Amino acid sequence: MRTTDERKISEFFKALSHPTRIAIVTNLLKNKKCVNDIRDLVKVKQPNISQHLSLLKLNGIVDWHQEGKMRCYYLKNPQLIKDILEILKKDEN
Amino acid sequence: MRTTDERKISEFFKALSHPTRIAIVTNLLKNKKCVNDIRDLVKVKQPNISQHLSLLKLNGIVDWHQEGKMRCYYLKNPQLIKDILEILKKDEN
DNA sequence: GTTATATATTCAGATATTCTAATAAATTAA
DNA sequence: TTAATTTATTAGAATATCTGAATATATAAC
Repeated sequence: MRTTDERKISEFFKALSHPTRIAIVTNLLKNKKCVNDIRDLVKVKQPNISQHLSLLKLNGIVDWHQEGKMRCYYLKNPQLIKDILEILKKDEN
Repeated sequence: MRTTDERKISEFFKALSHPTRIAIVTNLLKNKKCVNDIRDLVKVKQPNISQHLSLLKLNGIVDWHQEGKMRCYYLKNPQLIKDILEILKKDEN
């Protein structure tokens, strides 16, 4: 039996606990991208990319908007992601 | 096939992707604690606490030293944990 | 409408994680 | 050495996650 806070925080970490999702998120740091662009950059098959994207969306990390026939995904809070990754890089793990 | 960086970062997140481990880590933020103290604070059975602690140790998040018959666990880089949790709290999720 | 393109969903098998219960190991005190 | 205390390990069942393959859906262009 744990607090809501502990669960929310651990859910956030779990959402980022897969190398492919880290790759997606770091690619989105620069700018929004559509699914097939992400697929090409991350080099993972499209259905799998979509699966990871939907998990990231479910956890409030990304969102998307339609542009023509493409879905553009973007980080909902890029500064948050940037700050956390920055701290981790500094830690020199 | 992912980069070493992506794997390391996702491993770090995975280590923190469980509510019990978040509870452990936030309790250790204040000061080091022995296993049974953690058990009492986090309210999880001792073997399970030990399992989570060993995972946190494996991932370089905690370490321990012996004090009499007790093992005192502490955060290896408390500032890192503090900073990341601080950022998440600010984000008001 | 049809076609092509872009993306999402579903299913199933493989793998990983989690918890509990039981037990083992290590340390200290007597 | 024995007993008590503290912590770790193991095994097994339940659950969750991950991936690939196949398929479905949505949008735009024609």
